[in-house]
Amino acid sequence: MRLTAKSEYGLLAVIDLACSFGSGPVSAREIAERREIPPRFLEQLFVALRRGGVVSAVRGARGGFVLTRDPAQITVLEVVESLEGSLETSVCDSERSSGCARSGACAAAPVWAKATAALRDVFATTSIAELAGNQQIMDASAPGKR
Amino acid sequence: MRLTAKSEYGLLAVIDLACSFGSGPVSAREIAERREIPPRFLEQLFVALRRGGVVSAVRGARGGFVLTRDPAQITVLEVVESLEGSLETSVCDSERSSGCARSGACAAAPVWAKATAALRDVFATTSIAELAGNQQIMDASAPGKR
DNA sequence: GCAATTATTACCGAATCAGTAGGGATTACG
DNA sequence: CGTAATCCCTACTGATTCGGTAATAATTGC
Repeated sequence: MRLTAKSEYGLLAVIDLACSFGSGPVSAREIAERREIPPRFLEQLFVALRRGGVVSAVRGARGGFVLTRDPAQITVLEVVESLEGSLETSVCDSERSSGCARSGACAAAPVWAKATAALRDVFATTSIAELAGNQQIMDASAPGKR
Repeated sequence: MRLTAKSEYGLLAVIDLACSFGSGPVSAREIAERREIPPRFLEQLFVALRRGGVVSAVRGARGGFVLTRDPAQITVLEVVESLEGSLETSVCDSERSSGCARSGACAAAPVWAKATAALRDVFATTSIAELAGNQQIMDASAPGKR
């Protein structure tokens, strides 16, 4: 299991898009400035998010990114898995050495499975809309740039 | 958040100790052979487990390691945190850049906090005794070396 | 004393992380 | 039509971590 800066930055970017949902595309550069994310790094994250079906891109001048669905229909799980890969295959790497090399006969397996399930549950039941709500409250009471 | 081979190997080793709980110390070499863990690597893990208060060492010939308490009183959380460090400080690394550099004002923070709490809960409510039960069933129905 | 065992420290190759860089393709706008 | 803005793709890089090895010292049972 790994949660890296990709998830952190990527989720913030998706939240930002949710705040502008319905107002046309937002450029990666704009989000990078507003959320203080390294711009070239963010570009890469958007590529992954597009491939994961979370955002779609509008190319050319005045282009940018748009969420593919209503923020309430997008879960944190989709964002995290687009950026980091599947959670299942990454706890205790049950994939890599073809099932811990103890495949099936690993006494610890049940607890790793429960851990993955718990994480998936948290991420799957949290929508982007929910987090965007937090963001708008914070943006309102901040030295706002928006 | 990170779960690496340390946790996998370390948990298996602690489970092995639980299976022999009450019969004196078990050497790292013996466990390494039985559970197919690289022996020198396992030695390092035992150092961390000792510092975490999970095992105590008996030095010298016929020495080895013993659980500090009854397996039912030791949780997976203790083992994992001894080996990987605190779970809290490792989801989205809320420690490193002094709180995401957005400290307090991070719209994504609640979901990371929930994720950590969910993981902690799974690990804190699973005892070593529970997993040792699995192990003994598997050892019984295997081409046993024990 | 000797053999078995843990303790400590250092080291190493490979992979991953967190970005950076350079160029190309596409499109709005004047 | 030209140009600037924007996304797209590939490659590169320095730092860190991972997974593990090695050498050596300290401790203890026999």
